[in-house]
Order: sequence, then C-alpha cells, then structure tokens
Amino acid sequence: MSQISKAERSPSLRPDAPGKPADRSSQADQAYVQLKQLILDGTLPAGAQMLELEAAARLNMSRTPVREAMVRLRQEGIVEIRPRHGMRVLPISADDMRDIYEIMTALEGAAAEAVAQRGLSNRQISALQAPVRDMDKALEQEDLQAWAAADERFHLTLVELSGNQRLIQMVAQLWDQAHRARLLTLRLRPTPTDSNREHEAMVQAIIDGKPQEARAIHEEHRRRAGKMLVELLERLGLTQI
Amino acid sequence: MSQISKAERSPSLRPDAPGKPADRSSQADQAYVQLKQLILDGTLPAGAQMLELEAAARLNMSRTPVREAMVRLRQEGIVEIRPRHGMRVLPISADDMRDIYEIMTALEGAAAEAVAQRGLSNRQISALQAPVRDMDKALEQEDLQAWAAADERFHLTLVELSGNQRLIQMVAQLWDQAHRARLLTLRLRPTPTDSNREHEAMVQAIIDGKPQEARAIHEEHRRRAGKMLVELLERLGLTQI
DNA sequence: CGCCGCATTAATGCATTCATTATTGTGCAC
DNA sequence: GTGCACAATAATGAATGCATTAATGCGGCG
Repeated sequence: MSQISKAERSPSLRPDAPGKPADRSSQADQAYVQLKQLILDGTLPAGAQMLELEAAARLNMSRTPVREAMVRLRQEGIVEIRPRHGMRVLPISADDMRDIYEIMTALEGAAAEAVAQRGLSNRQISALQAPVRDMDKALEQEDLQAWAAADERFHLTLVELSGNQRLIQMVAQLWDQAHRARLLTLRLRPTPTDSNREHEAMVQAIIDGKPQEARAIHEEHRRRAGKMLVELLERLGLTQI
Repeated sequence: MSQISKAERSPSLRPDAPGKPADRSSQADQAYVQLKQLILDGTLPAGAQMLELEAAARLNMSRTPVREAMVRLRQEGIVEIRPRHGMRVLPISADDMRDIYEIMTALEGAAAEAVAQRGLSNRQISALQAPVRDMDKALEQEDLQAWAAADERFHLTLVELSGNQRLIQMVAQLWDQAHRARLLTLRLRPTPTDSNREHEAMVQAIIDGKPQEARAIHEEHRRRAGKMLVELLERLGLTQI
C-alpha cells in the first residue's frame, strides 16, 4: 500500500545523489507541473477524472502534495474538483473559446499598444520577429505543429515585452486553457497564411511607434482568428475538447 | 497545544446544532474567506506576515486547511509564501497600480463594447444605473466610503453583464489586489465628480447601442482614473500599501 | 421485473505525526 | 567587544491516521 519504497523514502542520506541532479522543487510543485503536463499534452483528455490517490500513486508521493497541486490547477481553470470524483479535466466549448478570445483580444491589444508606445530595443524587436520567420518557415514545410509553437511564442513574446507581470500571467493562463482546442483545430482550420502577414504588419506598427495602429491590427487579427476557431468548433459541435 | 477543544472536535453528534446554522462550507473555504477578509479590511496590512500555525490557531483549525487557503491566496496575487516566514501580505506599489489599471482598462473596455453590442434588457440597464445614482447621492452627502462601494458595484456590474465568466473572475481579482490602495487614496484624491459623469455617458452609449463609443468612453475614464491614482501614489512615495 | 432502503465501500477533509532544515541564540576564540 | 561554530528551536513539507459521508451494491418489497 505504501506509495514509495523504503529506499526512495529517505532522501536525506546525501543531499544530491549523482543520478538525481535536480530535486530543488517541492513535491507539490512537481505534482503541479506533471499533472498540468498530462493535461496539456492530452494524456488526460477533457472529462478525464483522477482521484487523489490515483495521482499520488502515479506520481509516487502522498496525497498531500497532490491535493495542493489540484487546488492550484482548479484555480487556473484547467480542472474542477468534485468531492468524490477527484479532479476532472474541464472540457472547452465553443462558448469558452469565444470568451477566451474576447479576453485575449483585449489583453494582447493593450500589450501591443503599450509596447508600441514605449518602443523596443533592437534585441527586443528581433525576439518578436524571430517567431514570425519561424512561422513562415513552418508553413513552407507544412509543419503545423511548428507553426503553432511559433505562433504561441510570438504572442507570448509580445505580451512579455509589455513588462506587465499580471498581464503576462493572465494571458499565459488563457493559452493553457485554450491549448487543447487549438491543437484539435490545427489540422481542421484553413492554412493560417494571413496570420503571418498580420503579425508582420503589427510588428511594423510597433517598430514605427504607432500604438493605435499596432493595437488595431492586433485586435483585428485576434478577432478574426477567434471567430474562425469558434465557428469551426460550432460546426464540429464538439463539447469535449 | 491542540487547537480545538474535545467538544468542538466532534461535530458528529448532531448534524446541525441550533446555534450553528451554517457550516456548509469546508474549513479550507472558511480559512480562505476569513484570511482574505483580514487582508482586505486592513487587519493584516501590507507586509504583515502570518505563520501557518498562527493562522490555524486564530481560525481554530489545523494547519492543513490553512495551508490550502494560503495557496489559493498566493495564486490570486494577494500574498506571497516564504518558506520559513509563513504568508506575507503583498504590498501594492505605484507600478503595480499602473499595471493593474492597464489591464482593467482593457478588460472593462472590452466588456463595455460587448455589452453595448449585445444590448441590455430594462432590468439590466437599471442594474447599471442604480450604482451611478448611488454614487451621486454619496457625493452629495460627502460619503466617500459609500461612493467607493457604489463605484465598485458599477464596474463589477458592467463586467458581469458581459456574461464572460473568465473576464468577471479576472476583473474581480484585480479589484481585490487594488483594494487597499484604493481605500488609502480615497481621502487623498480629488473629489471624483467627473467619474460620475463619465459613467453616465458610458451607460448612455450602451443604451444607444454604440459599442465603439462605450468602449472609448470607458477606456478614457479608466485611463484618467488610473493615471491620477498612480501619480498620487508616486507623489506619496508609499511602498507599503 | 423494477424500485427503494440499507449495509458496505471508498474517497475525502482534516488532524496529527514525523523528518528536514532554516533560523535563532549561545558560548567560545580572538 | 566582535564574530563564528554549533546547538537548540521552530516552521515547514510531506506522510499517515481517522472520522465523515457520498457512492455502490444488494436484498427485499411492491
């Protein structure tokens, strides 16, 4: 019944055994990271349930840190906790995506405006342009996976350049929530050619120091992409993404 | 050393003793609500620290539910947890307020636009107008406390009318973070007469079904208020709000 | 044959215990 | 008198124990 073997249970003999280089983070943190990973990579799909004890066994720890991790995931809107059924991965509906994109549009638009207002160093401009190039390359090679990754990097970079920590956090959280739905629709949506052009135009507006324009372009970009995704999801009629 | 008396420890004899009508929520929930209360009402000011054990004793429960509550408060950005010093109430700086208002501006602006787009029932319009009237009344009576309460109600109502649950959550969280700073500046700032006029104008734009205008007015309102508060805080040079 | 009530089981919420480790305080060397 | 080594202390992170209670399954009744 005990979750871990005696040997593993005593991590005290040596602070850092050769084979285990990194044990800096708490078990609760590890549980959080690993459970989140399982959800984001689709191992735990929408609607999947996992009891505290199951998770504890799987992660080789006691219920206590697992519990803490679940509380965190709940507060991030990724799972819900139902008293006798453990945590349950929340499905994303078309309506959810509509809401998420509405917020993303507002937040990223504000970020674009702020960044254009403040201006960027050459290094920062590169950080923003690199993902755009990667997206072009990915499209040429028809590597949707790579395109999605670069797209995400572009958006997160933009937001990070705003320097607003809270905004960064919030946007990241929304990306996580929308993650599975994006993956699903990746293959079903039309090839995102205009996306890249819109990104370029937005970066240019930022470089030119035109806050209103940067914001307008980005909002339009988001609105379009959001509308497309929502309609796609509605057409599919999926409720368990 | 035991936190609670034997008698209190057995809640099983009767499910609901006459004197204790409401015990539906878990201890963890209660801990969360009460700790948050203590912070928002200023009993625990910025920088205040509280050990798990202290909180547990104060709330008459064990460390376990207290811990869970602290994790939640941390994720809400209200406290930080420092390994050997318990939780610490996060101070709000002028920079923090700048960031918070930047996000509020974007989110509430989006809410205003969405609401104006969709249109409102008469009942909903009343829900939005009532706080504006309350704010006028409060100003006449020079009751700043009441004004602030009505102001908050107005803004939260607007956001609620958007129907976007995530947006509602996020804005509420930002209000909580900014709460103490708002209270502090309430007496120091100029009388918020224009605020009320701006609110009226915004409601009118919503009623008239002018999304762009509603949003523009609201954003301008927020930007102004934010700028004023941030400058006030900077002038005061306070770092422990 | 289907439904209701009760015993059984299992999952949870919380309390408690335990080991680890940062922090504090003390005494000694300088 | 000052600073450091080290012991004592305290707080935490995690595991475990325990009581409560929802879910499940079963037997009897309609």
